[in-house]
Amino acid sequence: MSPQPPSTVTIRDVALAAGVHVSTVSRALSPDKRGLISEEVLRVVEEAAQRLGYRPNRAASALRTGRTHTIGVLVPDITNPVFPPILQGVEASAAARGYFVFVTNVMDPALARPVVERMLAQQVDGLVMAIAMRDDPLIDYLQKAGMHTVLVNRADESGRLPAVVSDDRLAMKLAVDHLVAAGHRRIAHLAGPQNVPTGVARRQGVEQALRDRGLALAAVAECESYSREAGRQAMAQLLAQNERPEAVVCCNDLVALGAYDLLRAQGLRVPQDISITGHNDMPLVDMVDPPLTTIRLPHRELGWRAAEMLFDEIEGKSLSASTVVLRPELVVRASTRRVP
Amino acid sequence: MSPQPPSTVTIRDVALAAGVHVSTVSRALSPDKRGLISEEVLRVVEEAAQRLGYRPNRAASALRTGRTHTIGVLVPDITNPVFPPILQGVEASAAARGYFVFVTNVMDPALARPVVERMLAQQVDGLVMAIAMRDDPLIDYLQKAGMHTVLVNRADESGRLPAVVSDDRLAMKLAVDHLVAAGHRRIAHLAGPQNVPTGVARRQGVEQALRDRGLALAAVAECESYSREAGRQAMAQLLAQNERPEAVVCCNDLVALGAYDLLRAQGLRVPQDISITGHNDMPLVDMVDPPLTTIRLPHRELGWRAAEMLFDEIEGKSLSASTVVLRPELVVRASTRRVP
DNA sequence: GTGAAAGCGCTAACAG
DNA sequence: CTGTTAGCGCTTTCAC
Repeated sequence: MSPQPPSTVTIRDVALAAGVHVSTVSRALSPDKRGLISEEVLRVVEEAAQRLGYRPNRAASALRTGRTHTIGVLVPDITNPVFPPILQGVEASAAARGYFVFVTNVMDPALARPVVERMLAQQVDGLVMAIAMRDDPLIDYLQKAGMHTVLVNRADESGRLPAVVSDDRLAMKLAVDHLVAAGHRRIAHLAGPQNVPTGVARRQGVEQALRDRGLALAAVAECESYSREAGRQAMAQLLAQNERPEAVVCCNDLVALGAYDLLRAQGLRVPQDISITGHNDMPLVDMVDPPLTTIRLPHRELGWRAAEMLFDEIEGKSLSASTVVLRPELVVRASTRRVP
Repeated sequence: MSPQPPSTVTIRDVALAAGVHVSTVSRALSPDKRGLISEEVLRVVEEAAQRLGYRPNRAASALRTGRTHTIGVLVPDITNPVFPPILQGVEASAAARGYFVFVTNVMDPALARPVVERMLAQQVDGLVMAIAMRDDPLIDYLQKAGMHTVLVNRADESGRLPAVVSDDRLAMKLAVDHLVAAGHRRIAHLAGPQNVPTGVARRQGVEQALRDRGLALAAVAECESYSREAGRQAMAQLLAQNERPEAVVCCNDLVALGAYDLLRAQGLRVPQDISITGHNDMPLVDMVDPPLTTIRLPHRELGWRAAEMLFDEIEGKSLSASTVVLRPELVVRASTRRVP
């Protein structure tokens, strides 16, 4: 018994069919107000709504209440495998709580502002942002606009907005400790873009972990983006510098794979000639040659938690923790060797 | 000079500031109606709107016009690397035309109906569906509901709805011809789920291509989903059947990788003991061991075209071609060998 | 070329 | 517990 698909049946039609006033229908169909309605009427209304295939018009209720039950998500690049699981987490939470999610790709940070403007016009109830830059003016803008926002993956260093992130410093410490324990000493870093919070946090994490072991960073090269091509280029730079490192901690998997590309082109073998670590444990890095030692993140949970925080805030349910830091873990595979 | 972020400035505020009536403001700010307004007034209104940071409330205009400038996209699983580029294409088109895109993961086909119901309630202007099943009743439902819909990736075999797809039969022909040209004769197929249009089309494509060469399908096993694990299981089944095939055409890359997994576990080498082909050319299959011979699809264009068709239909701009078929191409790598 | 007025469908006071 | 009333912000006749 599925309801009629077609037509536009409004609350008035239901009211007429049920022989009650529209406001009664509205109440009867509202989860928190249905307590005010008699059993009797409740039944009649629900039956009528069901029979007519009534679906409350969200645009109308949005206009009246100012709440659209929609949120926006801004990601830098959906094709980067880090984001789909985050999105999935966000969407799972949203679906469970009756929200829809606008997904937008913001490949160029300069385009973020217009996207946000459109989101505001669209009356979204909140935003999940995965594109924060360091000292991003967009964050001030969002706060002034009173838009509920939760950052994900990248936190704002000055803590202006709540965020759900992975512990980048710990991640790098895990990688460094693994390499040091395997006997490596000359350890270099392929750093992420230093205008992005994760880029600096990971670099600092590498440096700190090394210091803790009484070592210094052997060399470093900055990638201009978190991409395979950028990794290739940065690796070339690294190799052009003085002595070749024994191991390279990369800011992420794509960059590590770019390093693979360059090393192969130069006839160098991983891990015999050089050990490599990544970050993210994206799909298939267990199948590349050699399988990549990397850091696994709870991506889906990142998205889920960020969304939950956002909905709680939207619904005034709680003043949630300002920043949630999730724990990454090391996954040892075959791109790192133990020195004899 | 950026407009004020805060507050809720309405069309009335602009009208007041500009000293004109709200309807005049509405007209002045509407791209097609601004011709009706004098130069003079146009300037004044635009200046006022700019100064006050006016952003038309989409919920209000949606209620009035019935158009929300939003569409929904239904994908089976965002973490499947096929979909992000499709989504990106959809979103690029949407952004260019002033629409937002609701993205939903519909992992279980049984959940499609409720999602669609919510989309209808949300008043989306149209749908891009990547989750059509064979003889899907959802398609009838959408038509009866009068929802503008374009299918992508998977077409409806009875052509009830417009679709943008890749030529699955050609794709399989490319793979088969490549294997036959390389000297293979005993060719098997790891088929996709037969309740999904692509699953049957690809299987038929393999069979037809083989027939064209005067060969018969050596063996076939059906995967219960397009996943690595399903590929592993199906490959096990295939091997359990009589004589081992020389080559296996897989319904997609993930399945091919699952086949890799099983083969490796059994001590069989690709391509020395068996050649493997995939479909999709998803990221990183050029880096797995061995690099996968596969079929490349114009995924982004698939999404873009589907969205463009949808918007044209929504805006009554054209009665676009009912089905657009894009051309896949063969990418030869190292998972297929030439028999001596 | 511009103003006046009505109303999209719904919810939230306010009465009763 | 239920009905009445008003109005969210915008677009669109219909007048002038």
